[in-house]
Parts: sequence; structure tokens; C-alpha cells
Amino acid sequence: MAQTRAPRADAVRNRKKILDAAREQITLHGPDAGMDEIAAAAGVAVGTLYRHFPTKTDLVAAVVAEYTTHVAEAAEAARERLASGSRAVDEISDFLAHVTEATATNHAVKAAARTLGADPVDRDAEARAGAALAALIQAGQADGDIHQDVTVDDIYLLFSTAPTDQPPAARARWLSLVLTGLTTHTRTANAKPAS
Amino acid sequence: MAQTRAPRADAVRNRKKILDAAREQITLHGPDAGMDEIAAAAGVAVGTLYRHFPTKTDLVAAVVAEYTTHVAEAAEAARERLASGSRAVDEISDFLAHVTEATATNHAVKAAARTLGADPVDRDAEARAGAALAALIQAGQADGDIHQDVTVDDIYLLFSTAPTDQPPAARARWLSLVLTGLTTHTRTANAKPAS
DNA sequence: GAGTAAGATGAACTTCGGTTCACTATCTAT
DNA sequence: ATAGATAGTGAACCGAAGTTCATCTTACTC
Repeated sequence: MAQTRAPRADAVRNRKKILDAAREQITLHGPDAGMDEIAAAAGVAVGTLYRHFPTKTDLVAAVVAEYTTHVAEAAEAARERLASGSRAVDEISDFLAHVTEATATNHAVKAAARTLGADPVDRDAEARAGAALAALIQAGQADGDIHQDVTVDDIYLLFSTAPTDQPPAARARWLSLVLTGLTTHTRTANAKPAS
Repeated sequence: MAQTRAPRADAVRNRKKILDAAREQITLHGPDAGMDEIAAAAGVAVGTLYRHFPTKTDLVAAVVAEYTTHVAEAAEAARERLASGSRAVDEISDFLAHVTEATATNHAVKAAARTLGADPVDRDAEARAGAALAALIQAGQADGDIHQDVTVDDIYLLFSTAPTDQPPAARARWLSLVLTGLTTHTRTANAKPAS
């Protein structure tokens, strides 16, 4: 049952070009980025775009999936680092800072995803991220740095609303305020974690 | 220079009907709510709608303005209550809970405002809300309930991203988490303020 | 190096929703 | 009661953006 033969080389190349262009254009011009614009940016005709992604919704979903995978990998990397003796709170702080940044960049992309139908998020990647995050939280609680009642859902809840269209300074402040609610540290301690 | 004579009675009536219908339809069907739909819901023809609001953006802006005014009034009412001996933290908590609720309801409206051009927010109402909020924060800090470094901008920053499409329980949890970052209280104290 | 299936092209089509405007109805000042 | 401005009506207009498809190209197979 090995029927579907390998995709053509140029098809693979184009798929990547389209995905990159889509991310870039949507980030730049918001959900209003037209299929024509994206195609042009990718150096491809509209028809090609539709061969790879039958609908605009599918295209955006694919872009979001890339992002989700990225977050999952970051979470798992943070957990790995625990083995090297790093402190869980610090890893969580860094991870969340990273996610906040990434989310800010992908602001428009996620907005576009909402505008169309919020879609089949990559369940697998989401699960991996959740597992890694749970381990980090547990470690942090064992250290006495994270409030006992904090759950993975809390993190999701807070970061699903991370400010995206604010300047970097505001985003940093937001992160600081939110972390105060999760950790047992005072605000200054958050800003300058023991090195 | 008293030239513009009083608007006709039916015009005033229709304006209100349109505003109500717009809020309702946008809340219901999101930013996609068509001008035709809104007009129909208001029991009016499209043309009438355009007489009152030359563009869809203007219409949405007007709806948002109503909301802003509402928030400003709530903030001022909270400040008034300080005179009656109520505690500032509690007033702030209640106010923020109220805003979170109101924002959840107006979720789609604000989304619509973004989709079109984020607009001339009612500067006056915003200023009034800011002044009232500043007074509340100051009082809370004097009581020792609110962290010294908290500012009005912090509140704006946090609540500009209040979760809107989450179920009530999640919104309550979110509020609790965020308040922990603002007050000197522990989480349980927030949930059950001294009566 | 043919032959052929997979892929690419882009002009044209369709849909959809905001907006217009010539016309009619209604209110209000005299 | 009447005039005339003010407001309301809704079919038609228009442009934008997603999507299709008949045709041409190109990469892989034997």
C-alpha cells in the first residue's frame, strides 16, 4: 500500500516559500493580507497557493501550527534544562518571556486565525507543551517558588491574553505583574532573579 | 450662531434603536454582522443607518463610546463609595470584576473596532475613568493593600487583555490571579475579602 | 530522451458586503 | 392647514477578495 509517491522537489520548495510568505505578510498587513499578496510575496501564482492550501483558513491554520510546534519545543527545552541544575522558576520566567515575545510577533497571525474559524490546533504539540509545563510547575512548587494552587491551565489562561500590540517595555511590565501572581517572590525579585 | 435646529423626534428615536441593534448584532454575530442585518434588527432601512453613521466604522466607534462612558461612570461611582467608608481594595476588586464582565459581553464589539480602524476613543470618558482609578489606587496604597509600584497604566495594561471568550469560572480565576499581582493579599484573601 | 503525471499559471468568475441616491414619507414651524 | 426642510426607504452599484479551471511547464520514471 505504498501508493502516494514522493512529492516533486519544486512542490516542496514552494510549499515552504508560501508558508514563509504567509507568515510575513499576515504579520505585516494583518488578517487583511490577500491571497494575491501572499502569492506575490512567495513568488508564486495564486493557483499554486491553492494547490497547497485549498482555502485561506487552511493556510492560516498551517502557519499557526508552526508556531504551536515552536512553543512546544521551547517548553520541552526548558524542562530539559532542569536536569542541568537550573531553577524551575527561572526557566518558567524565561519561557513565558519568550512566549510573550513570540506571541507579540505572531499577533496578527493569531488574529487572522480567529477571524476565520479558530481551527484544529496541533493537539499533539499542545499536549507536549502541557506536559513539559506541568513538570516545570511541579518543580517550582517543590522549590517553594511557585504558589501551590497554580496549574497549567492558569498559565494558558494568562498567556492566551498576553498583550501583543504593546511596546516591549509594556510587555515586560505585564510579564512582571503576572509573574507576581504566580510566584512567591516580590516584584523586584522577579525583575532580577538570582543568577 | 444658533443655527442647527433641534433634531426631529423620530430621528432621535431611530438613532437609539440603531445603536442598540448594532451592539446586539455585533455581540451576537461578531464583526461580520452586516449593515443590512443591523438595519433589519433595528427595524430601519439601510439608508437610515447611513444617515446617522456615514460609515460602519463610525457606527462601531459610537457603540464603543457608549461602553467607555459606562466604564468611566462605574469608576467614578466606585470612588464616590470611598466616602461612605468602604475599603479601596474592595472597590477596585469589584470594579475590575465588573469591567471584566462588561468586556466579556462587549468582546465582539471591541474586536470589530480593531478590525476596522481602532478609533477616536472618547478621550473625555477615558480621562474621567483614569482620574477616579488613580484616586482608588492611591487610597488602596495608603491602606497598605495595594503594592506601592502599581499605577493606572498597569491596570489598563492588564485589563486591555482581559479574557473575553472564556467561561465565567475561567474569568473569575483570571481576575484572582491578576489581583494577586496587584495587592499585598494572598489568593484566599482576594476570593473572600473581609466584609 | 520520450512519455506522463504532478505541478504551476493567471485571467476570469463569484460572492458578498459596504455604500449611494433618486424618490417618498414625515415632522414641525408658521 | 400648508410648506418645506428633515428624515426614511431600498434597489442598485461597486470594488474587493477568495476561488476556479483550462492550459501550459516541469520534474521524475523507464
